[in-house]
Amino acid sequence: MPIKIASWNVNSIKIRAETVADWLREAQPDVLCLQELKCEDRNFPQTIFEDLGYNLALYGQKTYNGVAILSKWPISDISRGLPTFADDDQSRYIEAVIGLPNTAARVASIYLPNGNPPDSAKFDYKLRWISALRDHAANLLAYEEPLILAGDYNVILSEADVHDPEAWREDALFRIESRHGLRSLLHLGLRDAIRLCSDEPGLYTFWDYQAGAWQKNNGIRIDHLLLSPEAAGRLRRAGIDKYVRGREKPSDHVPVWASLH
DNA sequence: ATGCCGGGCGAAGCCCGA
Repeated sequence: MPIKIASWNVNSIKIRAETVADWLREAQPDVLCLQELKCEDRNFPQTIFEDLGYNLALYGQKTYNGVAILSKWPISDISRGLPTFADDDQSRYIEAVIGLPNTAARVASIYLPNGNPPDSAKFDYKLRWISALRDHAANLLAYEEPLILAGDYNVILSEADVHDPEAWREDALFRIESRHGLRSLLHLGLRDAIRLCSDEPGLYTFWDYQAGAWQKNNGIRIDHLLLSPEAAGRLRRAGIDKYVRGREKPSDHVPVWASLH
């Protein structure tokens, strides 16, 4: 059963609802993980997505953060927040089981903290959050089932994933502590879907609104789909829908997707 | 070049993102 799953930081779902709906009609993913809703659940523009045939699992928040899972297949076992991070007051993690015709896949939508500046409590929060995510991922991997951890990780894994590495060297997204944190998830056995399909440099998912970053292709790759071995074994293709960044009123991130059979 | 854009909140200007 082929399934296409995508992740997209939309930078406000209320502003971006029509943009997201347009892309859903074009790309036809079975599952879309959203981040940075900046919206409480009761204000989520749900009918526009329900009309396109999607079920919704929401974990919103006013002004900041907020994550969701949209699925054409039934959604069950929804859980909100990382169970390994007690008292997190930010909506950054939602997980659910997607019921496919002959199997099921566990999916999470993740909005990992930015962490800048790196000498602040925000960076400490980022590192603690990654550590909690790793602990939870280790627990989920014990189920030995198709698992997709999708989201905005706010971590650049390697120099191939950033246009100007020196400019980002001391940024919280590229600091070695952040990279080690995300690598620790890979060391559990999770695989980066894009890197299973391509080793070419310059594959980016984010371009800053400022300083002509898009026009100069001054981008970074920080949105990732991490797959359990059971999901990675079914991977057929993965890609980044870069063209979306060139449209009117774009998010600064673009969708990243993978198709599994 | 760490606020150049863009969004939220709320009704001007500040907070935040990456």
